[in-house]
Amino acid sequence: MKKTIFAFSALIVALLVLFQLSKYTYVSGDISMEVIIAAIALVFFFIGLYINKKVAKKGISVPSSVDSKKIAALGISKREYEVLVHISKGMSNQEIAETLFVSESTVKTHVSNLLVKLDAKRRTEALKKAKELQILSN
Amino acid sequence: MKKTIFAFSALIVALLVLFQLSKYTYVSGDISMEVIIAAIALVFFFIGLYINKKVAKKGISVPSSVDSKKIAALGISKREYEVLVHISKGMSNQEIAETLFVSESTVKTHVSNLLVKLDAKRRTEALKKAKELQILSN
DNA sequence: AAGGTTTTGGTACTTTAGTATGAGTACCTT
DNA sequence: AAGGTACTCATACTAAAGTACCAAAACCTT
Repeated sequence: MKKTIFAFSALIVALLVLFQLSKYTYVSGDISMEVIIAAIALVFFFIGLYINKKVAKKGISVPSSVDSKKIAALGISKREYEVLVHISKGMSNQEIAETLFVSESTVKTHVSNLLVKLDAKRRTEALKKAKELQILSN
Repeated sequence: MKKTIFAFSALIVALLVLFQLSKYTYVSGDISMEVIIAAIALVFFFIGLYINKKVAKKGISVPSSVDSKKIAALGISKREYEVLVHISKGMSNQEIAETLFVSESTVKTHVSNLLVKLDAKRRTEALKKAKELQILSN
């Protein structure tokens, strides 16, 4: 929850600054009202983006052809599924780590969990099983 | 060609033995003619099997959905393709070696050649590329 | 029979993958 | 606020995978 608090605090501060700025502008008549409105619009735009991101984060985004219920049934998390998708693209743990902006250790942990959940001994076997379960599009 | 020569030699010997046996039977009247005929039929049946196997061996047996011309175009040999198919089943080199009755070294050699021919760094990448090239079904 | 390709396999390494364990932070639910 | 889950990351291994090079036998074609 810390991040959320910080983000909203920052936004509120930004808004206050903008309102103060707006007040000052009214006095000096230096900055046009349109700029203020545009700035406020921008802030709210980013608030919208942020909220949207928060909400979108809850679900696992998967192609329509795959069965997202099965993913949940297997206890595969959103991040683990992402790793699985990248494995199916033929990427190494190191490459996956770079594209997901995490360490290779983290990827290895996800892979290890995936292997258990898919009852596989190797990533290639995990791919085969995932496709059989229609968790990955062919 | 050695194997072929040995196999045919063995078959000819078997035939000669059968004919001799047939001669003996005629004298003794011990074994019925039907048995002789059945035996000869059996021998020719196996000759047929052998020839068929030889002929079938020439081509690469692949599912109808895959493009066998592309396999040839990539210079992938019959044995290499077999290994590729087993990789797509999620098998390890050791497991592939056991099912193909060869050593793990041999499998590694085939895999290494496959990676070069498919321009891949890993077996998972080889799978992805093979599917893109419609060399593997899915 | 000669020559090219395929298949086989070994040795000796280097590089990835995967396991086991522990642990801190973030997030969500109750 | 507490508890559970997800995500992150590290260390220290063990186990596969993959590379490089070489070499012999088998096979096919000419």
